[in-house]
Amino acid sequence: MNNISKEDYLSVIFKFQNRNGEIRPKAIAQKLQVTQAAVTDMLKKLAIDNYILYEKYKCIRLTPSGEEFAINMVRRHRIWEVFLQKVVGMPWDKVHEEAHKLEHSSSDDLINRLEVLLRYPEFDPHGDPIPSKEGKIPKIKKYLPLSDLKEGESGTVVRVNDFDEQFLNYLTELGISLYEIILVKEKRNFDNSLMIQIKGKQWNISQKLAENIFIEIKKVKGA
Amino acid sequence: MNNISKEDYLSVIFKFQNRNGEIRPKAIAQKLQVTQAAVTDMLKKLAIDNYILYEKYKCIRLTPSGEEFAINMVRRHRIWEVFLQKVVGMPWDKVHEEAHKLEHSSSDDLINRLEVLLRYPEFDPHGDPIPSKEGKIPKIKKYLPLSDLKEGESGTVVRVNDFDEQFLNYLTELGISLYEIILVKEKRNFDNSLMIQIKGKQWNISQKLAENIFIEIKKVKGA
DNA sequence: TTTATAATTTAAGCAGACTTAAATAAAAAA
DNA sequence: TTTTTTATTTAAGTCTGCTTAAATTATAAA
Repeated sequence: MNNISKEDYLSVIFKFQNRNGEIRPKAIAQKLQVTQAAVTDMLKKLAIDNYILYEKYKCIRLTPSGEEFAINMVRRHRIWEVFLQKVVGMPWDKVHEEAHKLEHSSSDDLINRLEVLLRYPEFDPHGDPIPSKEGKIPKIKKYLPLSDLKEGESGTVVRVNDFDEQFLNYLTELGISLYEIILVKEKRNFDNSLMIQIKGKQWNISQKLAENIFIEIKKVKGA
Repeated sequence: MNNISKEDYLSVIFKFQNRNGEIRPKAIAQKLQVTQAAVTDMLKKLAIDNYILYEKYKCIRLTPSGEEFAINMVRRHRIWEVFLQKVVGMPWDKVHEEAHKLEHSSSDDLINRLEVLLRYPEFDPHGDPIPSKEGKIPKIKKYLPLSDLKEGESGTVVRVNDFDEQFLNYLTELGISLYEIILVKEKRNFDNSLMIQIKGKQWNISQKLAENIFIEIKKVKGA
């Protein structure tokens, strides 16, 4: 009856697979905060359901039907996120967690109706693309982690990682949100921390933080 | 972690308790479509959690904390129903089932925000009152089942039972919805079926159907 | 009051999704 | 290549919410 766990496993596999479509069991365990034994257990079941290809000690990959399933879960999640931000006015940093609960408890019909209500949004509040009903995923613009920018470069925030509420909260404090323009004033080599400018204010941020903010570069000073 | 079952049990106990606040285990089993053994099992757990008063072979009743919990579940359910109908435009007969899933997966914060968005609705699409954040339940107008009306009597639909999708679907076909006016043209004694008039059309309906529609009487012919 | 019927509980067991601890395989380091 | 470390799997067991079947208690009928 209850598919919540399977849904979560498939979402995580989809979201964190590498460019070759593969993922290690350990990564799944870390993302879901369960033991590796639990993962092994579930992987066997998912393989029986024909959602994944599974061979002992090998990397996991989704079957076409597993991918379809996972993409639909991602779609649900992101449509709920847009809804929660745009219609309900829920703050940025709360949206992910709430959507995570709702994604397991809504019919496809409801999701499709929300999509219409929201006028077919292409990206969620963190800049992640929303798959269409048919499973097509909007192309996202090329972007770099903010940590890759050099001194003097600037660009637009097009995506941020969404898995940490505290992180998003901190971004809000700094005034960093989607489509804001950030300029790298200084970059310190010894710890890779950055001095950035946003909305006329300057902030010092760690490399760690900068790695989770993604930028579309607009212009390069002196290039 | 997962409270879905407990939430369902408490909701059912609240919704189907009699005027004295009591309910039999068997009724719970029927409403939830589980065996009575499962109910006994859960009742013990609910008693340990101090949500109900439970003595073997006796009627069940909610404790104050159980009632508070249950009222909050009812609130969630009904706010979702209003939302699904008013904002999403989901048809009457689909709303109950969808809300039933969502009620278990939303934070109080989200429910409160939806309530504001909907401008503090007092009744759900089936005419059931929506408890406030503080647990206060709006007074509902006095009403009778349509089956109690006599020939020539008419009144306004103020509530319908919401637990059967087919039933609601049928009401839609007949043009029966909240706040419509129904006139009883004829009542046949042998099967208690009724000939009713609504929106200028006449329909013959069974007693069973009429028992699930609730009417606030407007005027009595010849009284 | 006794008997029959219905409601409730107990007992045993199952399935799902976990856990810990031990065993095994693969990858990395020496 | 051998050793060490890390990843993965297996085994055994837990907890929750159910099930069926049997036993018990309460209620209604005779």
